[in-house]
Amino acid sequence: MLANLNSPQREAVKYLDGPLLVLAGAGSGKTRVITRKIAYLVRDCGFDARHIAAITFTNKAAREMRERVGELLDSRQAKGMTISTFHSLGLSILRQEAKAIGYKPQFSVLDAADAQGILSDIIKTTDKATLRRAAALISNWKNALLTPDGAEKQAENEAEAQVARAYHSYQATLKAYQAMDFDDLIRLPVDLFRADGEARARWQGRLRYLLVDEYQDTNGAQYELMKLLAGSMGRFTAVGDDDQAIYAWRGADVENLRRLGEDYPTLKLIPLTQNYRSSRRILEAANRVIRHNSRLTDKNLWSELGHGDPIQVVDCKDDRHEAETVAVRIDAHRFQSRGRFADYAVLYRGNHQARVIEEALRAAKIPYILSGGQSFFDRAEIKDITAYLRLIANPDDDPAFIRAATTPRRGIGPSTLERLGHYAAERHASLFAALFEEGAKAALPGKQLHPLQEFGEFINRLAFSAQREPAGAVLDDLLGAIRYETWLYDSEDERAARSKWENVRDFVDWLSRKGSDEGKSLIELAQTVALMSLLEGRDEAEVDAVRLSTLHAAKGLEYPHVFLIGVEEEILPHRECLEGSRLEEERRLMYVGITRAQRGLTLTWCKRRKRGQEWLPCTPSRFLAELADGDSRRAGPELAPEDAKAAGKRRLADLKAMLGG
DNA sequence: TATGTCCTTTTTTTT
DNA sequence: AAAGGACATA
Repeated sequence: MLANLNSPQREAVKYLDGPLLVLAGAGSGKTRVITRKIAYLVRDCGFDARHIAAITFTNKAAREMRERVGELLDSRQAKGMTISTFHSLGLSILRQEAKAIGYKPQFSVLDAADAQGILSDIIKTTDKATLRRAAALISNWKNALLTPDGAEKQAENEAEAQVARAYHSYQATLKAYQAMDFDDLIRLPVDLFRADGEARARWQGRLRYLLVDEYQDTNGAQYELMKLLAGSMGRFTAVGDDDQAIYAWRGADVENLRRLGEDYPTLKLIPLTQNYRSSRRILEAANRVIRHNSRLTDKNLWSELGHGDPIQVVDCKDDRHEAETVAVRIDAHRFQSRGRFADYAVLYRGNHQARVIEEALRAAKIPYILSGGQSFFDRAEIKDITAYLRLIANPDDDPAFIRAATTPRRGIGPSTLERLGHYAAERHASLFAALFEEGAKAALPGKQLHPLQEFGEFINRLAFSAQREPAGAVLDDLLGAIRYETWLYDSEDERAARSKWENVRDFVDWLSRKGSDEGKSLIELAQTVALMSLLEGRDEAEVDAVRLSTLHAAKGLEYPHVFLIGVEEEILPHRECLEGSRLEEERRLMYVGITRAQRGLTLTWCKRRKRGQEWLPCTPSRFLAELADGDSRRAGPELAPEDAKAAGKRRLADLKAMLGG
C-alpha cells in the first residue's frame, strides 16, 4: 500500500497518531493519498471497513473514490465502507435517527427550486432578486448553525430581521411537510449530536476514522459535524488546498483550516508540493497568478515533467468566433496528434457560456459531454416523475402533491389548489390529508373536489402496491396510468418529446434495476432519489467526447488539453466579484482552471459581447496580465473560414482511416 | 375555471 | 433557449 508514493505522501498515509491535515497542492496526488490510506487502514492496520468514512464534496467524487478503493481492496474487504458526501452522510444519519428529532423516517428532501417555492409563499414578494437574497441569507444562517431566533437577534437591520422571521415560518412549514432542504442535512445531525450524547457515541463508535477530501470547502456546519463525528481524539485525515477554495459563496470558510489547528493543538501538517499533472510552463503560470493572493501558506508547486508547449492566448472577435476557434482548434489538434476527443475540455465561468460552444461543436460534428450544468434530476420530465415517487413515499409532501396533481393536466388547476390549500391550512393538515376530510366537501364545490379525490385514491393505490410489488412493476403502472408518453407528445414538439420520453425510460429502467439489484421497494428508492444523479451513476468515462464544464465543476479533474474561455474582465473575474476577498476567490477559480491542464492550455477572450440587444466592448482579464511573462504567446492570425472547411475534409479522412477504409 | 398562446426576461458558481 | 407571466379563449 506504500509503493509508488513520494515521501510526504507515504508519511501522510502512515500517520495515525492523531489528527492530520494534508495541504495538497493541485495535482499533487491527494486522491491517491486518501485511497491508499483507506486500503492501508483495512489491509495493514486491521480496520473494519464499516468503521471508515471518506467524505467527499460531490457525488461524482465519491463514486470515483469508491472505484479507486475498489481497485485496492476486494469487495469483501470494502464491504460496508462509507464513501459519500457530507450531505449523503447527513441524510443516512437522519433517516436512522429521524424519530429523535421529530421527523418520520420517510421525510422528503427538497431541491433548491422547491425550497425557494416554499419561501416565496412566505415572503410575499414578486421580486426574484429579493427572494434569492432571502434564500441565500437563510442558507448562510443554517450553514453557520444559527437558529431563526439567533438570526433575528443578530440581524443588522430591519430587512434582515424580516428575513429571520421568514426563516422561522419557513422552518415550521418544512416540518409540517415532513421535508428538509439541503442545508438541514448537515444542520440537523449537528443539532442531534449536540443534544443527544448517546446518539453521538453510537455514531462515533460506528465511524472510527474519517477522511475528509476538499477540506477547504467545508462550511461551519460541516466542520462541526466532522468534529462531532471525529470526537476529541481527532481520528481523521483532512485533505485540502487553500488555493483551491472556491465555494465561499456557499458558506464555505477557509478559516476552517486555521480553526483546525486551534481545535486540535496536536494537529500534524504535511504539505504536498510536487505536482504530477502539468507541464512546467502551465505550473509556473498557475504559480504566478496565485501569487497575487494573500495566502495562508506560500507553497510553490514544482514538477519534474518537461517544459511542455507554450500557453496560448487567443483574442476573438465575439463569442461566436470564440466558439468556432475552439471547435476548429480541437478538431485540428486532435487530427494531428491522433488523439481522442476526451482529451479536451472547455472550461468556463458561467453555465450560459456553454451554449455557444455547444452550437459550434454540434456544427463541427464534434461529440461532447456537458458536465456540471443542469443535472439530470433538474430536468422537468424527471422532476415530474420524482414528484409522484415523493408523494407515494410521503403523502404530506405538499410541493410534490402540487406538481403531481397538475402534471399531466387532470382538471386540477390553480384555483382548485388554492381552495384546498386554504382549507388544509385551516385544518393544519397537508393537502393530501385535507382532501379526504369530511369538511373538504363543504370547502370545495363538487366540480373541483371530484378530480382531487380521484387523484388521491390513485396515489393511495400506488402507495399500496409499492409496498408489495417490485419497483419496476409499480413504475410501469404509474407511467401507463398517467399516460405520460402521450402527454409529452401532445405538449411538446416531436424531437423534444422523444428525448424527454427517452430520459424518463432511462430513469425508470435505472430505478427498476436498482430496485431488484438492491432488493429495495419503490418507497425506499424514492427516499434517496433526491440526492442522486443518474449521469453520475453512468460510466461517463468511457465516452470519447470533449468535456464542457464550469470551472467549479471541473475541480479535482484533469485533462491533457484545456481551453479556458471568456477570460475577460466581468466574466473571470465575475462582474459581481471585482474586489477584496471575492476577487481573490475569482483568482483561485482561474488557478483551478489553469491547473486542470496537463499538457496544453489555451486561454481565449472576446473583444465584444452581446449584452441584451447591443454589443459591448470587452477587455482581457487582469489575470492574463498576471500570468504572462513572455512564456505565453499570442496566437497568429485568426483562422479563416477556409481552414474550417479544410478541417472538415480532414475529419472525413480521419473517420475513414478509423473505420479501416 | 382550466388551459393555451404570446410575450417578456434571464445569468455565478452547487450539495 | 427556455421559463415564467399576462392575457385570451373554451
